[in-house]
Amino acid sequence: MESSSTQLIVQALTKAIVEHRLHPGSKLAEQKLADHFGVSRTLVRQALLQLSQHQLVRLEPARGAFVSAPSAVEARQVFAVRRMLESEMTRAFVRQATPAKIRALREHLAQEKRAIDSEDAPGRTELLGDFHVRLAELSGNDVLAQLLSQLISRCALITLMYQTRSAAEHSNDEHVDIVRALAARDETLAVRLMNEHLLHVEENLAFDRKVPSNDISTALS
Amino acid sequence: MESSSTQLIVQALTKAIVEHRLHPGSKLAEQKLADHFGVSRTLVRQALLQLSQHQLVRLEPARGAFVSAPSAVEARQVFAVRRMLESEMTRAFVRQATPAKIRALREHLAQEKRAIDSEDAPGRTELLGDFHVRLAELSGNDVLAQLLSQLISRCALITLMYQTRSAAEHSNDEHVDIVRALAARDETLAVRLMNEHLLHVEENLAFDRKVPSNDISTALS
DNA sequence: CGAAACAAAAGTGTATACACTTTACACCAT
DNA sequence: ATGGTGTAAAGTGTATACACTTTTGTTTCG
Repeated sequence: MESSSTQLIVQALTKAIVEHRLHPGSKLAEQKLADHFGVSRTLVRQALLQLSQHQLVRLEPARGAFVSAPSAVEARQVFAVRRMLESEMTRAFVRQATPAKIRALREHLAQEKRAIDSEDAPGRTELLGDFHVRLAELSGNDVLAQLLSQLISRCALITLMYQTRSAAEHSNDEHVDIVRALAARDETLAVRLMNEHLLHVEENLAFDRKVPSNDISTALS
Repeated sequence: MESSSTQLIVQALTKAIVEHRLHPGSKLAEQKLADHFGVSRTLVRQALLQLSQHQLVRLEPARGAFVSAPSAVEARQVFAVRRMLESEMTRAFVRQATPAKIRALREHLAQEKRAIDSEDAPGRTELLGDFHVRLAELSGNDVLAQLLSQLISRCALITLMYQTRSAAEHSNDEHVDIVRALAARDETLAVRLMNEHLLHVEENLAFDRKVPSNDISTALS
């Protein structure tokens, strides 16, 4: 059971949603998606069902699928959970940090910097989120990494709209500071910096923004 | 989109898996399930897809669905994540505890006790897990509650096999202690007790147990 | 004009059909 | 007996069909 066709659709839609090519509230009509991907509605439905479990899509009975528009309350709750997980994750990382792991993180920071310098907005948002996923992976807990990966997708859906270039640079700076603390194996400092970082990101949210609906075909072209 | 037929199947299978009426490794043939629930394979597939996302079921391409048999490593990782979330959750709860919330928890403890006294093994396992979900709900973070609910299902799949009556009583005792600390608004103590409680549960795992496969129709009867 | 009522179009929900893969088993050769 | 081979049965993966619901647009009446 389970092909990778479905998975490809999930990934394509996730990317489109997280990068805001598909705006919150947009209708995701099954047949249109099926035509676009060249498959039957069956596979599209499977993908939408999965996305709804990731909270990127909302399913309304007999009405269809829509890109989620997380409420302010929900957004804050997601960030609260991230802080719980990531502060402990940071602690765990410090305790089993190795030079190789630190090097991997530094490599990632360089990537972030390149994306920011080249004005690559979608790429930079993805990489800024990936920093946290990478940290989770390197902390050696796959379950944590997978969970965090989903939470971060939700956050991207929440935040991308508001992340200006300067905010991105700020995030990158904070990532640099965190890695420095990790390299110094300063547990207390690293944990504190991570918490503050997440609070800063959360502070940048402006929940009263309007979100225009968008057409599927243009968004996925 | 999305009916509740599918949801009913998900719940029925979740219950059967978590209560070990369907043993880890058992094959879940689509047509057999479809016949049993009186629906088409379509709905069964949707349910299995969902269960696979909850990690209660493993899907092997072109081979079918099987009840998950989490590895020892995975089990420990799940518990590690639970400790991360639940220690912070406990802290959050204390900070906004009210008499009504404490009363709700005490009520739950009484239910646990009844289930244990009446030798109701499935019920008691469910309630022992629900204690943690209830706490999450009362802490006011729905995102956390939902996440924890899934993690706890995974834990149930992992642990139920080994939870003797005495272990259950032990868990119940620890729950009582935790609630006492919560009622006293002793944050430090409550967090410590919660952490120790989760460690105790994890310690009771015996990963070398054999798990016989089981038939679907007998398990769901 | 504006609102209610109806009809057509579009879209979702479930079942079924069919191609393709895996599994089971009998048959043959060694 | 044993091991390999081929064929039939069973099972999964995807597409399609069809009933039912929602949406949309039009007509009619106030």
